[in-house]
Amino acid sequence: MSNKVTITDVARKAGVSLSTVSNLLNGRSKRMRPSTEQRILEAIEELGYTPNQAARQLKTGQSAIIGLIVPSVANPFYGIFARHVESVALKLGYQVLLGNSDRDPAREIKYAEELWGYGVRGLIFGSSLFNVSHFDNLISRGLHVVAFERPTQEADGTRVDSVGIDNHLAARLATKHLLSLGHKRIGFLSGPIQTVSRLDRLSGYQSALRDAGIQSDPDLIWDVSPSENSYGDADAVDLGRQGTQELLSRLDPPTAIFAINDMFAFGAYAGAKDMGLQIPSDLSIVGVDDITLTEIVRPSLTTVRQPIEKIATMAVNRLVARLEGKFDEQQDHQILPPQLIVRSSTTRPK
Amino acid sequence: MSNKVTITDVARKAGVSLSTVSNLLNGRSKRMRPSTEQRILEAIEELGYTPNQAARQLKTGQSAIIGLIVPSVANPFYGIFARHVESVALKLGYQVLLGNSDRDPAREIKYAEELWGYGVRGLIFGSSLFNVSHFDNLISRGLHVVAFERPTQEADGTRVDSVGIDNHLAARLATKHLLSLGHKRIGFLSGPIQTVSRLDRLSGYQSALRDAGIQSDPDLIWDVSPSENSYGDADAVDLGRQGTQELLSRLDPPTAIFAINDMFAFGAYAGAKDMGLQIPSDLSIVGVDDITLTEIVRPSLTTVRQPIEKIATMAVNRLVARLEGKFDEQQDHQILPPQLIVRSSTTRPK
DNA sequence: TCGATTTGGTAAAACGTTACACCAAATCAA
DNA sequence: TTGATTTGGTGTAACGTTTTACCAAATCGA
Repeated sequence: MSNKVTITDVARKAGVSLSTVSNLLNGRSKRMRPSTEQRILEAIEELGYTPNQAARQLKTGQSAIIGLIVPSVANPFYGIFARHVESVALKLGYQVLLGNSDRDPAREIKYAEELWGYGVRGLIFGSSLFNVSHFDNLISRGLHVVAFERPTQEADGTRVDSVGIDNHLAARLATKHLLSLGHKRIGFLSGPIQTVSRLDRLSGYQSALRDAGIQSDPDLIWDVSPSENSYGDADAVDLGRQGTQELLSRLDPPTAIFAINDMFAFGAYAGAKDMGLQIPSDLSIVGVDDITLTEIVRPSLTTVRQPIEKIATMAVNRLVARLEGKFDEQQDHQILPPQLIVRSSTTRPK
Repeated sequence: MSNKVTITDVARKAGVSLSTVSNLLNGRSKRMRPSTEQRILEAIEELGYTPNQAARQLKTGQSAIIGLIVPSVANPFYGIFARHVESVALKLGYQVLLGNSDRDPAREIKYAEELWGYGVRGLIFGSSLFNVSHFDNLISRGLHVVAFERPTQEADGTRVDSVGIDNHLAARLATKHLLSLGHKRIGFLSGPIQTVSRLDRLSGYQSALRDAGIQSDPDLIWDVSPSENSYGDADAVDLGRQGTQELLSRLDPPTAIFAINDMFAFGAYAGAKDMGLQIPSDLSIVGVDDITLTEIVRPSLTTVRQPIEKIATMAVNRLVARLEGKFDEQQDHQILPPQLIVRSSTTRPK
């Protein structure tokens, strides 16, 4: 078995030109005798020929790879998301090149440019920073972008699609659930807040409080500055723990906490235990995402579900439709409803 | 800004031939005037040139991509591992193409062949199936493989390197810890057992029992057949829960459980609670991996730590050394010691 | 029968880069 | 001064594929 089997080898074996082999491989076999087609297919199988993607890419200018940039697959939410993206993409004939950015714009653009060099012309992107102008150059060259963690912003121009949940509503659902249980002192626990999705969640939290005639109290809001370009995606549990300890050490501590995502909520579990409190009897906790383990931890976590698989599926389908020229409409913006999942981490305050 | 900037554009702008630009880019600039080098670097920056990787790959026969095949990044162990692999690989100038295989050999070989088509010549591989002969064809063509979840097997031939922990010892540590607490009825909880690492762990469990003069009881061992080529990597928590319920429903149930990994252990937590038992007072539980959350769940999980970051680093370094011809020795096999981490999920039996 | 159309192919240029062979001019050493 | 060596480049073939233009033979229709 030779190291290299090229289209020329196949052609020679089948007794046709290499153009004929290429025609068969690329859907131009209408003008081909069945016997010719058969000979070629047999030669392909016998020789174990697979096309050299680099040669394809060089000629066509693009490759069957899409890029996926997430903050960190070490966070289960993104690991699960990446898994679904890959699954859908493979069914559509695309490989996925994954990048972990920790929401650092410099890393994001470096990835995007490297991916461009590999012929990647479509990118699924989830960091929810405000400004994606670092992608403008690549977008103007033809890069297609689908953002999944934040709705498209005005500043994005007309060339970024998005799929995601209504983060404002997610936070409203969580906060209203706590209010309906009778909580008046509701903490908001977050990592660095300067991302679109997190600010939308803060806004939803505050709007639900306002609706209930409660003034938002800064002492009930915990977030930290980004440290070394880290938004807390890789150390969410530790941050959640620390933030909960600090909230509970304040003068008029919360009786409930809305955590920015499930990993922060798990950290809140630990923080509360560290402070000698029981969940939910002393402190109710709500998260966002509904990742694996929310049902298993004790008490099981009340959370707001993101339909991860559906978001991934929609993002991939949108991107591939753009790449294959099957979707030429203006910027597309799909918002899915979040869903409150009440489990055992919330109860009435004492 | 034009869509395409090629080496020819850079050469024209710098007033040199394209060979000169290539020489600079590829470390052959000894014979170059500093002023020529400067002109070229300025042209590269002004034009925003990045090399077309497909063209490079076509000419060189390889690309700066390594493949990583794991069962599923939806499982945090592999998500964390993938994250570390990427981090190290990027520092060495390589991108990572990730594939999720669910340990299905057909999927594994399909991935490997597709990766080959993208110029991937090195693969980090973690599924711990016995037989990797499906890679033989690619290996004989020059593919380098580093396995990270199982030691190299006889049948692998001489061309598969490996990095990982001593799984036999990991299980011995866990089981001896439980024995030292006084447990005599120790369950073994696993998904489908026909992988090298899982059988090694079973063997370690059984050997520790033998050392303590205890006969291994089949009624204390729970595993299931692979279903639809699934080894339980994506649904470990559910399987762990189910398996624990079944073990606890038997005639002479265990007072302690050694779970094949932490996700199964978390499932065991749920299963025990389902059966009305308290952990650890009614049932002690030990896992393997020490993933994120083992310290946070309550009770915090006693587990056997895999040094994930170190394994990832060693695997990448070995693979890159092979790819760059800096390591020509025979098959390399690095075993790292596991470490027992005692937390709160284990105590003496009632 | 003859011109138009269809069938079933083929040849060749191009994609962007690498690396080898080569060259002219300058420098060095005898 | 002459031959050898070094410097600082350059030209070009090749990588494997795609796609376009083209062609000869067969078929069709008047």
